[in-house]
Amino acid sequence: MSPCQTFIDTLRSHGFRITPQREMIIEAIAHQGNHINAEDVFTLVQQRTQSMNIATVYRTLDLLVEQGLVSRIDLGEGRVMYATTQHGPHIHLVCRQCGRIIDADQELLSALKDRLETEYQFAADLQHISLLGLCSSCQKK
Amino acid sequence: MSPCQTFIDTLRSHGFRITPQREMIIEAIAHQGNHINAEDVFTLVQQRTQSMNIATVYRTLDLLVEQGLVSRIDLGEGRVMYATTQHGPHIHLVCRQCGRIIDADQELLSALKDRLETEYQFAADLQHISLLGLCSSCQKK
DNA sequence: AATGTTATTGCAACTTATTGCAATAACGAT
DNA sequence: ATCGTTATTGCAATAAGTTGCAATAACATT
Repeated sequence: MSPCQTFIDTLRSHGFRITPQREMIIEAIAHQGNHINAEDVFTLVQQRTQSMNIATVYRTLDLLVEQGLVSRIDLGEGRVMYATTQHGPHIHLVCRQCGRIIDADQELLSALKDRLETEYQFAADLQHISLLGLCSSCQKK
Repeated sequence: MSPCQTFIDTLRSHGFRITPQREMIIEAIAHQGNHINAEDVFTLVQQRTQSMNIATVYRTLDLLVEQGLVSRIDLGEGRVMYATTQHGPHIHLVCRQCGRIIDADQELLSALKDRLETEYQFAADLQHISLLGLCSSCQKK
């Protein structure tokens, strides 16, 4: 089943209505594959129709996150991205210089997660965290 | 030497001018001891004088961060805090429920930092990172 | 101490995300 | 297929941070 259909079915089964606006936003984020921000979702959808408002984009993304279909990835510095949850958990390495985002393996965090639980009784949500730094090419410059 | 004096000397030696506004902002952040956000710096200083503008607070904080005197701590979700760099590097455990911030030992990250360097050639800036999750008391509820 | 240079401030305009509310339209019931 | 309920949208107002620019004032020079 197409991921779009899954999204639509989930929303409908939870009593939400399916509007053309929501369908188009879902398509944009699902087909994008990678991370995408709200502004780009808006731009993508606007190429297909005038009937789209930036407020609707934000509200729909909020809804999708709430329903667990999409992850909100806060890169810090005001940058927020979205990706389908199927995209899988991982660490985002954000280059402070060039803005490049490298996906690193989530497994790197398992030791940290364990220690946070035992030493601080803190249940860290490490599904999608982001770390600022310098990528290899920017280090050379 | 008082931390305020250090800040002032550093700015002056780099050719920046010392204004009453800057002095008051520096005092506010240095005496606060812990993290503080821009809005609270503004409120604190306004109790002493009318001659303060929120734009000046933001610009001065930017300057202090640029000069390495203050760390900007991006807690995600639009929350940004500031602390003197003397406050020392550490991890911020931010409770998603109650907003409490727990300071965890920076040492927890050393293994992660090493692996990011060797496996991804990424020089992560882990001076002040923040992790979202649930604190012990909110887990019980 | 007075003066000139120019960094800094305050104001207002702007940007980006959020919210209240009336108009619209999705969808279950008839 | 039509109708009524009410979730959703679009618009305009709002909130929070940023920026351009003219007025101000810090500080080096005399």
